[in-house]
Amino acid sequence: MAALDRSLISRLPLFQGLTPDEQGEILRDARSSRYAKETAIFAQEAEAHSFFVLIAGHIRVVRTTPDGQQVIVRYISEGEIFGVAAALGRTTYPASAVAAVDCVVLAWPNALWPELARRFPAFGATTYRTVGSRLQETQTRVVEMSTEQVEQRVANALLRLANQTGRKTDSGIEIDFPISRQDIAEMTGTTLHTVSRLLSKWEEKGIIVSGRQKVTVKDAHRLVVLAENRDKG
Amino acid sequence: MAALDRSLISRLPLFQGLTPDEQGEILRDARSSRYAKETAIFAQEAEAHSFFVLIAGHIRVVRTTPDGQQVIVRYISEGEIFGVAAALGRTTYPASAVAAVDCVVLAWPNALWPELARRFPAFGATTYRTVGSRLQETQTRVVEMSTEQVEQRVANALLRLANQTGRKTDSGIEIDFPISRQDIAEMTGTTLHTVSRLLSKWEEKGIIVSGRQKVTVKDAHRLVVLAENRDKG
DNA sequence: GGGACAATTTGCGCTGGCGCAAACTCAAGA
DNA sequence: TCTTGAGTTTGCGCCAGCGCAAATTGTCCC
Repeated sequence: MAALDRSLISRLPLFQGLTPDEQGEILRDARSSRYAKETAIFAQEAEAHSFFVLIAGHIRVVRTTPDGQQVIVRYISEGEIFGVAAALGRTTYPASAVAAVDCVVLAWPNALWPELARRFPAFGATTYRTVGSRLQETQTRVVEMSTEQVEQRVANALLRLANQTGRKTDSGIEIDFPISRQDIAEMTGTTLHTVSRLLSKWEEKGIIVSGRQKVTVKDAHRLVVLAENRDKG
Repeated sequence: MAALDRSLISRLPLFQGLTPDEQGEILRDARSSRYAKETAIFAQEAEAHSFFVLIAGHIRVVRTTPDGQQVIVRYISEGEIFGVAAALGRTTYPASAVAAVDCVVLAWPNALWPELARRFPAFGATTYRTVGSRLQETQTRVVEMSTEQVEQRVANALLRLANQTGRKTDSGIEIDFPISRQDIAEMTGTTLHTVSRLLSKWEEKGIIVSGRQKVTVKDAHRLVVLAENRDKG
């Protein structure tokens, strides 16, 4: 822990409402680790032993179907808590977590959750607030999958990525971790071919620029229009 | 409260791990009400004032899109807690709840949540366990929407309904509340026409029997096969 | 008992997007 | 510099499932 930047950590939303002393007490029980790009933090169906906070990097949460198809449930950004099976009374992880880039992660043993939640209600409340918004987001995604066309869903996905993990550059908002056409397809329930065709079309129109595992949104406004289009684009 | 059957209520999973005294204390703050078929318990986007337990009946949780399309998020069965916005730090309900049949419901003011959760940890834990399985279910639904064909999704939906709210009759497992083709379509992201065609086909094959707002599963096993079919049925 | 409406069924034509396949293009390592 | 392989692009054909429309059936209410 000593090696990590305490001031950075104490600024995380997760620790808001806690005194520096309390923060220290919570952090004392954490173990920090590094995960190289494309390695797993935990695997779907595995016995849940810990919960985590992402200190640096980006994490992909993935569900794999019995026949091997993958669906990206969400991306985790810096500062977010994840793998909170314990807080929700689960004994296994419902999905896998994979480092999208090299990552630094704090981990607490699940056994500590009840005590931490009891002694630091603000800590528990923040976690449950996060869970609440994830439940809502996931429901929104079901609604999108049910009612929107592929083009709208891909536009929405890019907008979300740009908002959550976008980095402003002089040519637009760049998604600041490597993301392939295949990844975008797995987020939106389509195929890499269809994503590729859409991105090509949008690039022609000047709405985005994209390269290998890279997308930059140049004209978010027109992307919003595409995402909202009731029927034909 | 006096009018309600206490022994029935104390058998609910939600109250497990609590002494009769504690149960009484929690119930003292509840208000019970009836909702006629097709009336709303709460509306999407409305200020969240209470959380609820369904004592009798069946409730449909629905999200409506800006352009008026509806998606059924889930059905609530007897004994389940719902509308728990408070426990998740939300101030509005993310969806509407509508009585699918005449219902009896207990309601607690949201303001009581923090105290109840603090004084009766088992109560809070059970609630969060429920939230956890709902998050997982919802994710499963995203995966299904992303990877399965309509036929498999409808088969899965019927199986789930049969398991959760099925009533055994001599002709099979009957879903014990009125459910239309349109409802099934809104649960599976398709149209009532397609649902109707599928049900007709399955009825011909003797897998189900169905009528107006009524479905009875006769051969769950063959339905499972349909639900699992990797590609063509 | 009969009218009126809501739910369901079914036919038909169309198309969004998938599956397959092949070509192309970077980026990194040898 | 050259090789290699992963990521991407693009053409082509097809079909699951939607949209529209019309007929039919069951239910509730008067």
